[in-house]
Amino acid sequence: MEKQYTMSKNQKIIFDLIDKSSEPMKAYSILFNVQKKGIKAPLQVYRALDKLVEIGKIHKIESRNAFIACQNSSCQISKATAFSICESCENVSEISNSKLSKYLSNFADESGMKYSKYNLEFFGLCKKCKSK
Amino acid sequence: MEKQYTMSKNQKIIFDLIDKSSEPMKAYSILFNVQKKGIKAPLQVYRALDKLVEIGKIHKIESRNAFIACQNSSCQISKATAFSICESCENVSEISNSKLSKYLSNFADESGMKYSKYNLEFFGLCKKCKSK
DNA sequence: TAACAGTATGTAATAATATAACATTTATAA
DNA sequence: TTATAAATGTTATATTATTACATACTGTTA
Ligand SMILES: [Zn+2]
Ligand SMILES: [Zn+2]
Ligand SMILES: [Zn+2]
Ligand SMILES: [Zn+2]
Repeated sequence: MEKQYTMSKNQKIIFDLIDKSSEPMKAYSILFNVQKKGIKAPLQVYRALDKLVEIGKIHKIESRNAFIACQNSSCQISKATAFSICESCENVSEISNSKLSKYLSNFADESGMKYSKYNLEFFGLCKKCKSK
Repeated sequence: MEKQYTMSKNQKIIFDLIDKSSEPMKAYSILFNVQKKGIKAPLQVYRALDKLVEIGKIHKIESRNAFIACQNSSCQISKATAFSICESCENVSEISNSKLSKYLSNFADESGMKYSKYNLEFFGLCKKCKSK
């Protein structure tokens, strides 16, 4: 039985907002949306985001400086993340493909470096945008 | 015979600086370093960086907001990039592994999305930092 | 050559993203 | 209970990136 992390008040507010969003959210847009709930300063947002990323409830889309909720319940600690990003509509979704994650988690080259984490972002056109 | 791109004055100054650097460089550090050469404003730096990224002479390390020169001469247009990043010393190097790039370039899943580009960042400890 | 289009430059102002520093409070556990 | 870690509140500031507008350079073609 694994002990499960309990989100704090601010973490919960911010997670719920991101989780309900259909698109990646940026920090200051989050801030704007939670001001009515008493979260007034950027730092409060960034602290919650940091923690949520750390525990794998959300992921940062590095190329967009934006955050999405983890779609992959097994991704408790986010050490292996992959996303597809539509360059037209900016839709982002988390890729959950066990072959891919196995391949990347086992990847090793001649550098002598042991990789403990990766982040992969694919870019292209989504189905919808392709057919336009 | 392929026509080769000729870098402009500012592009050349900034590329040379990044190319000589042993570590990824951030935009404002670049700005500081080229001020004696007459490049005085952030926008001049960002414009050159944008173009250099576009033509594949440099790459942006998204998780670090920093730029490195392409190590892989074949990477003329940067649509397939992979890096290893040491989380201790922040050393970054470009991975050039044909199996990996083939695997990722051909990756397709059920999403119906055609990927035209990817960026992969591996994290871990480099040889040197591991043995400390 | 002259006119044009495309690319690059210069400059100022400002927007967007993220962190430092410090004081206080709340939760967890020995 | 007392100590420790984690979270919060607040102000100020640092860092990263873009908008807007004016000008200049480069190569092409009428
Ligand atoms: Zn996930
Ligand atoms: Zn799309
Ligand atoms: Zn490259
Ligand atoms: Zn290292």
